[in-house]
Amino acid sequence: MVEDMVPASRFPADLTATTGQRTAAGRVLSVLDVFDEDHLELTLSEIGRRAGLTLSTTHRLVGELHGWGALERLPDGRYTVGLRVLELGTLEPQMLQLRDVAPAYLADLQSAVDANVHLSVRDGHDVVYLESLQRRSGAPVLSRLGGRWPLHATATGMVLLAFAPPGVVDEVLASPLQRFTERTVTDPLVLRRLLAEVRRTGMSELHEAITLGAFAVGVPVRGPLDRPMAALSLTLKQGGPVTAHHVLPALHATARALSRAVGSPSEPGPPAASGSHRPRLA
Amino acid sequence: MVEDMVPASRFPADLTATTGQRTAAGRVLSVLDVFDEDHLELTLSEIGRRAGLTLSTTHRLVGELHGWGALERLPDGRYTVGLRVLELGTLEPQMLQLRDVAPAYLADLQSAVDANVHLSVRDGHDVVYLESLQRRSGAPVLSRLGGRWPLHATATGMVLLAFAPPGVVDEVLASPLQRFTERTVTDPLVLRRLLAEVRRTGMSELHEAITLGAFAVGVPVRGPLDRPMAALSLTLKQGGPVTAHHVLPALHATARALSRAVGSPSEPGPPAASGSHRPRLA
DNA sequence: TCTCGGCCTTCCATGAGGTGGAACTCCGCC
DNA sequence: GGCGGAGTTCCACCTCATGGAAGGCCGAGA
Repeated sequence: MVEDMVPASRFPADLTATTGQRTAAGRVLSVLDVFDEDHLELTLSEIGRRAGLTLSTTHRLVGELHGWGALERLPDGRYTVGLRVLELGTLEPQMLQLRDVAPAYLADLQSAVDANVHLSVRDGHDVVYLESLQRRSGAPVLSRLGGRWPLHATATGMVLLAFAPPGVVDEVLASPLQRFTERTVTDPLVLRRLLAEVRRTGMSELHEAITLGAFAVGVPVRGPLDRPMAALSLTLKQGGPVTAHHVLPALHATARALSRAVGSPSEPGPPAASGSHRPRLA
Repeated sequence: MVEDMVPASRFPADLTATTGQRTAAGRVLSVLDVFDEDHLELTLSEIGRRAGLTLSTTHRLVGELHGWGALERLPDGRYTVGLRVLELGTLEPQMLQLRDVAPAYLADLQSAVDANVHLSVRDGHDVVYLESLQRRSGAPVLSRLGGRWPLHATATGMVLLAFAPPGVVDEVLASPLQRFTERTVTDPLVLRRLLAEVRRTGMSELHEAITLGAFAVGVPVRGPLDRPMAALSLTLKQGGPVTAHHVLPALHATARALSRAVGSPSEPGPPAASGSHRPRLA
């Protein structure tokens, strides 16, 4: 299916050398780079080919990565990403701050409005899902925890872009903007207008930008500095009985609850102990 | 607080050289190793000191890792783990298979019995949480997504150990077994008896093994080969009105539902399309 | 204002150690 | 039995990672 939608590299193409080839560290990273959604399990030779390394080098690097726990070895000898990477990834600070408090709120939201729920942050020119809840009934939406999507094509992305530093907006709008459906907005001028609209209304609304038959509504989640640090969105069936107006109150309420839990000053009174940002112990 | 409970290295101490020192790849990994729950944000110099590298080497390696996205740079110049690592970690196959289907079931379970819910898999001699839901009211329990704990001290760990290859059991019982409370069982002979009990009854029950005032009940989640691939547990207040007997039916039901969703043969009829193991698109 | 210390960055000569070709084994398949 | 592909080990060459040194920056303290 859609192959190239996940950007291969988050940096200008000609800088690929930075990570790809020359250096030893680059070679290590290129081994890790080899794994993606469509290549979850690879043989040693496949890793070597995809990473552009000789077999003996691959053998040694993969051995070290396996020893460390970055790669797992399956019974059939193939390699996959190891749990050690997942473990390390959960140390990502935004993850830590939101992940412990978010699930309960998101579950509430989902049970209130039967829709897909996404919690995302911005990473460079992409949006990354911290949490995504699929609705149990009805049509699922294309997404995945940790999944990476262009900012301009997602409701959360547009919210995060609207409140991002101006430099980021310029960079994103100057770069080639991927089109997913005929309704994906890729015109920089139109996007600028939409972003201003998002800033004015405090919400974003995208129709069939990635998936035909679905539309999404997004709102910001504000952090301790009152700056939008994440975004929350609902994805609903296009043309169905439920419109943005129906879900906006619940969406806003959940976003505010999350903001409060994370310690946003504009949402009065953090609920629990304020010192540590992760709940501990009994 | 408890510092050394997360094992520094998952491999014999004298093999630290494998990852720690000599090789270039080892140096890269040692930089990543520097981050843990108590060291989420570090300066370049701190990274260098903790990794045992000179500043110039650290500078170059951190620069490459940052360029790749493995490390993030905060406004104040310090470094943290980057979202790219989280993204990569979610490719871990067990993660992928369970994470998309699990949340809904776990949320149901949690709303049925107001307790902490954990979904874990075994990684070497440890248990790693794939998913953990904190109960909203009442005493939380010490845990974290991606958190790593000894097998013998957790309910899910005991289930996973009980159904692990005999070699693993021998290794674990031969290694030093960490004690968290006076009720943590660390006697290999007693543990062997308990493991047999777990195999016989299909459930584990641990009382105050890590946290005083809490007990946990665990059951296996079976995968496509009908082999336990994960474990599900509930953590409850010790001495409270709710005992293991009260929650076992719900716990078993959820575990079976998960097994079915993942395609266990003993649970009839997978619910959806069986080909791909991750739900896609609308 | 000047000094000191800590942190970050850049540069470069040296030699440690990463690299990749070759040789070998172990499959499964024709 | 022969063949092709995958994985593993070994080793001589020479790349390229290393770490010392030097310089810039900032904040604290005198």
